Amino acid sequence: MTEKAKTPYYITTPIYYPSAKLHIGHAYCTTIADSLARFKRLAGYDVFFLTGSDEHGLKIQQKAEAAGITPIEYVDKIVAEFQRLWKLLDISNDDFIRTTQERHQRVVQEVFNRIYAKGDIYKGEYKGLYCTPCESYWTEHQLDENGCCPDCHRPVQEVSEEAYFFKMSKYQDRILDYIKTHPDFIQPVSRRNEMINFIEQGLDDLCISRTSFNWGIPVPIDPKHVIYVWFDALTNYLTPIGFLDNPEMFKKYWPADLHLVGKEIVRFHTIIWPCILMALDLPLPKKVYGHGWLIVNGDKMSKSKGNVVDPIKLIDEFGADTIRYFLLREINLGQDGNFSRDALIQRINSDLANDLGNLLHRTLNMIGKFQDGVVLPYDKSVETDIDRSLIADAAETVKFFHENMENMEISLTIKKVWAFISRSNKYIDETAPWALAKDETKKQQLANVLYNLMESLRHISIMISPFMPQTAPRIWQQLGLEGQQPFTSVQLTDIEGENSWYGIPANLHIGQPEQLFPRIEVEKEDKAAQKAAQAANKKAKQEKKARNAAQAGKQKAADQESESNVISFEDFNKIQLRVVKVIAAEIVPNTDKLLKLTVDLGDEQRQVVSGIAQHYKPEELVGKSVVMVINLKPAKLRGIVSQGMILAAGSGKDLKVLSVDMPSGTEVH
RNA sequence: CGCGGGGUGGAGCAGUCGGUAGCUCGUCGGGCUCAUAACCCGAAGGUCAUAGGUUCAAGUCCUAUCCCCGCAACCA
Repeated sequence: MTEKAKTPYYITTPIYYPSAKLHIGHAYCTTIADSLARFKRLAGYDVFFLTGSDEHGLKIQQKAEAAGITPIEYVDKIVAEFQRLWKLLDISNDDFIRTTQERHQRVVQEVFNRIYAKGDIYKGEYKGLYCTPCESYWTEHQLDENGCCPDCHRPVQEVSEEAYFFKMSKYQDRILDYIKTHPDFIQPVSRRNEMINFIEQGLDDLCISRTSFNWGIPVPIDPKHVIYVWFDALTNYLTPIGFLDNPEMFKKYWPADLHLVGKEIVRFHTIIWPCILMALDLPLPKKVYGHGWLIVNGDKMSKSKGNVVDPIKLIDEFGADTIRYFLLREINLGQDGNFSRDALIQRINSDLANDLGNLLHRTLNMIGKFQDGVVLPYDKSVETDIDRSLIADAAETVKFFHENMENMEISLTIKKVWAFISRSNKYIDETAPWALAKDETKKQQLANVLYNLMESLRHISIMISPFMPQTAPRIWQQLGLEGQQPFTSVQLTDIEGENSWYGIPANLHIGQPEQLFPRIEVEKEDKAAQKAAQAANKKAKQEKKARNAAQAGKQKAADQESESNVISFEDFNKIQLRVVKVIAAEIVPNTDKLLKLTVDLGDEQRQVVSGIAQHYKPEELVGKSVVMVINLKPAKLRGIVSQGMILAAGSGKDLKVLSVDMPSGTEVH
């Protein structure tokens, strides 16, 4: 066979930051990239798939110091965990880049030198707000409500240090023009619009060096500076494909076909990174795709909320392929998606156990029972319309699979493949093999039906292989095909084209059947909990709807409605009311209704944001004793935390706060 | 008026160029017995957040409003 030069395909994930263990969101991103890489290989591309770790920066240095070890010891440990996770998840990356590797440091310094030589890097002054105890710079937005350090809540100072700057502003027009003339460059389109909007507000030059810490790659011409982490991190995409040492390889894979990134770092990849590349006179990546986030039970994942999902635990419990399947099928690539254990179990039971696993199992079982485990020869002369309709559906599914995977429509593709699985289950019902088996004259028809089911499963195993790389060969083996053709040599062309259907040889002996996915039995209590959760959800939604309706209809009906809303004494008792004294008040900038109040509860002080600025001047309130709900869930209003609610009477034009002449801290009931 | 995303049967979501509102799960009824209490068929259930507008026709386009969730230059 003459090996035709394959089309190269270079795909990357972000390199992850090893300040903590990876969570399910990282696994999501990498799984998507892996599925696309596997699909491309199946479709005959020469694929290079890269992931890695971004190991420099102040945060790492601090964490290592806190742990009493060196930064490299610290990241070595965590990065080993990254690699273990990718192995468990069957990630087929061709290389793993670590920014602490010597090969990468050389690239970063070379990039710096080239851009410096070109005159696009200059020395300047970096001005920022600095917290000395924390040794950290903060932006104005990051500061806490009092304008202090968000970590230690001590005052920050405005300081300036000497730093190197990259002339990003110089490339502003070019990058804007590029984005506008290349509609496919940034996807989905909503992100594209966001970026255009951002650039049109004007790009500042980018500060690309720091002297406040040393865990980083030194600036080659000025070693007391280290290179800013993003400048360091982005160039990772150049390192493993031979930017410095293998021009042939570099020519083959650059520009990258796809940078898959999270939506929060689209900006770095579509503005900063292209500007760096333009300064290097390199072509820009063909596509940057910003995927959405995983939301856990409706909440954003965060350490402080304690709802971070550990993928390793999930894999131990459910298996890598089921997790992969869930992530790829349940969540729409472009937008945020919900992850929940209940939904995961539901998917496993219905799609994997009931539909796919059971289809394989019942097919093999019938071949064992009716034909002693042998696939008998196919006879086209007795082929029925039902058979032909199944075969046509298979061809259509394969076509859809190919086209839509090229378009990154992973979820849509999986749905289509599962529709074919469902169609195959229906085929069994339509043909009723158990009835054919009872009739001696229908033997050939039975053989044909079972043959077609084998073919369905052969097609299915190939199509699910990018998503479930462990399950696909297991199916292959159970079908008895491994001896015929090793699964590792399977190509998409095996199920495409004219004669793709009758590919299974006659008299094939099937393999040993075993359950692919055992059903996960949900405990009764769990079911009850699930129902309760659903009910609670429903209630919340109804309340929301009611609220919406009331607001839409303004006050007209609201007054009458409220009389029928009786609450219990217990409900009332939940609300803790106290007399508090206002000790400070100020208008919240850029709002017309909000006042920020500091109040004294007797034993503590609180900050409250209240929407009464149209009725009271700040100075009118200071010194007043008012009634406040003290156990209301804190909320942020215009970025300011409000820890309570001041009671007031009236609405619209006429409003007065409840004022009482009692000492601070007095209970109200 | 800082930026963005979202609001669609009980739950989770899809809905492309405006053209009979779909999918999965759940619920109810039926069928089947090869199979992992599985599989197949059917039914009920929707004012598409609200109000206006454009149009022969609006979930989809326009305007306004309400609500939820993020981001704001070292969180995928």
